[in-house]
Amino acid sequence: MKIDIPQELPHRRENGGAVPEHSATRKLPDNPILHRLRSLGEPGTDARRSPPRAKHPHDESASELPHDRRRPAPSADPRRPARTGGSIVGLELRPEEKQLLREAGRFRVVRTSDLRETLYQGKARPLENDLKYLRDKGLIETRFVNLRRDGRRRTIERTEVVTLTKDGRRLLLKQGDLPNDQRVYTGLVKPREIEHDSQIYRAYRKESEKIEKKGGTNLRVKLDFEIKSQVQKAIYAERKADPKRDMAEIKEEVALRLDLPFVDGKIQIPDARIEFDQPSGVDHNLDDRTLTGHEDIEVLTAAYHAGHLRAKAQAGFRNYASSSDFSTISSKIEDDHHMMRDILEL
DNA sequence: CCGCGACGATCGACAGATGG
DNA sequence: CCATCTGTCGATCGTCGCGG
Repeated sequence: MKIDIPQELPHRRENGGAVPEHSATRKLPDNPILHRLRSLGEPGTDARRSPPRAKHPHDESASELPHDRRRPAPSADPRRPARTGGSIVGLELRPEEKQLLREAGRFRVVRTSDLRETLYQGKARPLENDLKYLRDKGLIETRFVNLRRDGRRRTIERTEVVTLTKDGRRLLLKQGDLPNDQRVYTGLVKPREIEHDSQIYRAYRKESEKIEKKGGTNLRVKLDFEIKSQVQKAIYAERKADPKRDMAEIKEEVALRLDLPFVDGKIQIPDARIEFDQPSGVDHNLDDRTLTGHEDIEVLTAAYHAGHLRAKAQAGFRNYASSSDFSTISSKIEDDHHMMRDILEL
């Protein structure tokens, strides 16, 4: 088994740098409500409908800010975005507000309490003001979710999370300040995993700090959604090219190509991958072709099985766990603590 | 052109089995 | 007897092709 890097596969360009086909995507499961309705058995509502105009994000960015800097009047119903066909481009946002949109879009779901610490120096009032403003403009949605009671019976805690709306994504793409290969997500998906997903942002903050300390710049983040997408696409392409080829072999090669761990016959997909530019001469997971490095992060929860944990450990991810799950996880791997000596606390 | 279904893959939840 | 581990199932994500 060896591993020579498969020579130039056409795809390598995609992850190398250029933008994946649709940087901002055409298929976001947009509306969580529709999603919910569908799972309730409502026929005819398809959560995967794609916004027709999202195909060429840069076309839209061509439109400059109108001279009219007046903010559009709020819609009558605050919960309903002012769908005044593009008037949103006229909105002028303060740096903090833009940053807030960026974080929500990049991570799909972020806890407002985390934003308060990372963007607002712990001050609740300014954050509340901005949230209200953005919500009134139909750019974001906030909602309270119940946290899974980890251990046994514990009081049920609720936390507020924020997500982007489709209008919010459009504005974000336009007023950019985002790397063009940075995907932006809208709406809440996988309600059961909100707690887990919202922790990814925390892990990212911790890890990005370390990366920047080592000189990494221009950090980008890829969520598991995007990585999974790349994997599926690559596998599909390989199968199509050679239908009789062994699946295991294909998977292994795809894993190698995307630089993802292959453990127990499975491609390990991290919760998120941080990509960054790097000064030459640093060790790290340096990509041979470009001066781009990446670090994969994983958020462990108490629900993980031992075998699962083992796979994650062998994968070489940067593993994080919340303090509440920390003890549970530690006990699970107590026997072979050699396998994961570094779980970082969230 | 758009929506639906086929397929593959992963993860969480649940239940039965196992060990101290 | 209780706590933990393992196996299976369902839900959800993603891809693509087909048909109205």
